[in-house]
Amino acid sequence: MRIQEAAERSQLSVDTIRFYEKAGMLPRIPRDKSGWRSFDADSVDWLVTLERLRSTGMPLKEVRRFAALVHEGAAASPGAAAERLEMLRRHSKRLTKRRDELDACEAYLARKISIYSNMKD
Amino acid sequence: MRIQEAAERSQLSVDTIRFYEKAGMLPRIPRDKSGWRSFDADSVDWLVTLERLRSTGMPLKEVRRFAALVHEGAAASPGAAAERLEMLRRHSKRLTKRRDELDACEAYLARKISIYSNMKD
DNA sequence: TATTGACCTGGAGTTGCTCCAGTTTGTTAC
DNA sequence: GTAACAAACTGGAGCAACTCCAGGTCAATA
Repeated sequence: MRIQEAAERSQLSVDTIRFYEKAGMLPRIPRDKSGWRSFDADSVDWLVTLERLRSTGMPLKEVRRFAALVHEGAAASPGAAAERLEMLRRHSKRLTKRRDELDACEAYLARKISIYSNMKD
Repeated sequence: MRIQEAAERSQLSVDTIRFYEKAGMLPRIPRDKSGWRSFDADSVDWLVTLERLRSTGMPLKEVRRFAALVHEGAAASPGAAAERLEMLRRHSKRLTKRRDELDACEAYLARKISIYSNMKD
């Protein structure tokens, strides 16, 4: 499939996908005879993964490292699997922090919304 | 109190606080005789609010508008209270979206972590 | 009074996109 | 077959939201 469809399926923008490719976060994306990127199911799955990691705050640098570990083969370097696991665990902690921020803000909003709602007199 | 203490209490950085002031997101912060910013309990409360809104993704532009509504007096413009309420509701929806992203990522991480954990053979 | 540290300002640098101009290629309509 | 329009390409500028730095003032301590 072409870039637009990949964008729709991954919830990323076309520009973002091209940017990620330039930034070395994608596996090699082949081109068709006229030079257009051609995405298969696997590369779209990877885009979905990227969207998840990024939208929850994993820094690009880290995503890039993770991509390298995933795509340049686990076999390539010993300890790659361990590092990948550690990165996932680290990100998991970030999620916890984000959830706390969400909870704090939600409590704040609920309080304020109820105050302001009762203020419309 | 001085800027560093305000930073510690609000979880913002000193630089970010100065940036927010320049960006018109703070109420007027008075200076002491030697030109240093002097924060009171109220301004720290506001910094805490800013930290909550920003860390959960309210855009600066919107925060600035919210700050204006809160600090330039509700009495100033009629409908200010209504607008404030609407902004809080809009942000509340953003929180829902963010929570969904968090959930999706958490599921992904849990799956991968369990796979990779069982892979250390 | 000399040093150390917190503060100041203005401005440059960074991250992570997003948009734009100019060009080529695919598709549909005549 | 060609005109017109959409979708793709590249390189680079622009933008949001910080973050860092240089160069200088002020103050607490020894």
